[in-house]
Amino acid sequence: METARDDTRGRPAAERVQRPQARTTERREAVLKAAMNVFGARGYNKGALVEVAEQAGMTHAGVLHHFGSKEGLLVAMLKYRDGEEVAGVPARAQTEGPAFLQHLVDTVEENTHRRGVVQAYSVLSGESVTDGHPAHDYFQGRFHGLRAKIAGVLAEVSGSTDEQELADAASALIAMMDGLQVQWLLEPDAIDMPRILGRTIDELVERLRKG
Amino acid sequence: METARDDTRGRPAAERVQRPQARTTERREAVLKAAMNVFGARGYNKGALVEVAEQAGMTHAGVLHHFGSKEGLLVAMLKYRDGEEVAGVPARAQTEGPAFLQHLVDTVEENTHRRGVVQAYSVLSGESVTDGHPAHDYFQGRFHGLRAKIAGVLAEVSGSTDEQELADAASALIAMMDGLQVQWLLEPDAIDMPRILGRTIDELVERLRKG
DNA sequence: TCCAACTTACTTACAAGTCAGTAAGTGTGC
DNA sequence: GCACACTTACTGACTTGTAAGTAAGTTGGA
Repeated sequence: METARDDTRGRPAAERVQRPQARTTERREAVLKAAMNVFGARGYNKGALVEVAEQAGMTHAGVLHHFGSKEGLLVAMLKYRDGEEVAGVPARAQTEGPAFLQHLVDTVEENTHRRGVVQAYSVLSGESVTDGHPAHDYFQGRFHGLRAKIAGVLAEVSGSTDEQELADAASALIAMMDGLQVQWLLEPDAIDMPRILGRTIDELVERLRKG
Repeated sequence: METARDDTRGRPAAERVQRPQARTTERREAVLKAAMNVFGARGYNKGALVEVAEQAGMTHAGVLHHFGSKEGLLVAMLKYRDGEEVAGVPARAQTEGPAFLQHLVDTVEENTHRRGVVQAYSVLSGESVTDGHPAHDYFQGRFHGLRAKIAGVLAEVSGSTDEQELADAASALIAMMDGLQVQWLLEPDAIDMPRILGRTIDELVERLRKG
């Protein structure tokens, strides 16, 4: 028992919280939400820990106590965001078939009321292609997984077995959703994201059925 | 004649170069190319003037002499990039009808051999949605213009007169191109940009013809 | 044609600020 | 009583931007 506790010696609290106190989880959540705001509004590079800390009601050293480093905070935030989505609506990975495609449109519709979330996603995915960016692996994995998932659903819905065409269609669909977000952020009135996405999905499925 | 020269008094060299010396243009170009590299690799916020200057063979103060501020450099770089494109291939604004759609596919094909350019575009367009980003206006204008241009060409090619559908199709096409670039940068072997774009355009035109 | 007056294109040095991260200490809940 | 959840205080690395100086280039006029 003593030995089990021993291996926390010298470790930063961020690495693994062994015996968190009662309100620790909600304090960490406050920080993660603040990070969404700040990194969303300013990007990861320009977003300062001091501002994150301020919004969470502590000092920047307090934030580092929880997450070890700025990079650690970003990674935790990205994971938290995924978990939150899953909690909010039926988990993505569990939705199947046509329902999943509808789920995509619903999510996009919801996003038009959550500008901050969209902005954070757009800024960070753009930044993630820079050299050694801490979110690089996250977005690489995300795209990879999402592509496989969508290709699978499209196969199921359309009956197509053309692997390459399915993969291309999945990539194109994801690309369109992401690209529309940037245009929408810059000129909200000019872009109706759910309408465009919905129509594109319909056409896509119809085309795959025929081919 | 004296009065015409007089109004340069006290102005920073960056604001307007009145009587540039022989090699000034090529020195400025060297800086702009360096800026493409640095801002492309690290983003605008993390990209430092010192590194840009180093690559152009001068000090960071020399860069500021030419462009006044870091922001000024970015804006100049974006304009320079547009001009370069126009010089390289038949100017976008002058290409008409179906040729323009082929031109889009050609450009995307070329881009697969110019990773740096694509990376700079992706990073900066992502960053541009943050609060008060100096490239905000540039990208807003770019999307606005490109949307109008593509919608016009699609109308011409397909014979459709449904303004909303044409605008939506244009937005979707641009979104797809931009989104594919990010995915391609993260996983080049998984994404064949020209193939996906070419196929999408074909389907799009066919659909607009019918509708 | 040559020269003085001026501008351009930089450099070096510095100012002023911001930032992430660390070390050491404090109080509080378990 | 001790680990946890912080704070305060500080460091050092980087930032952009400015000021002042210098060498080279340009131009108008004698």
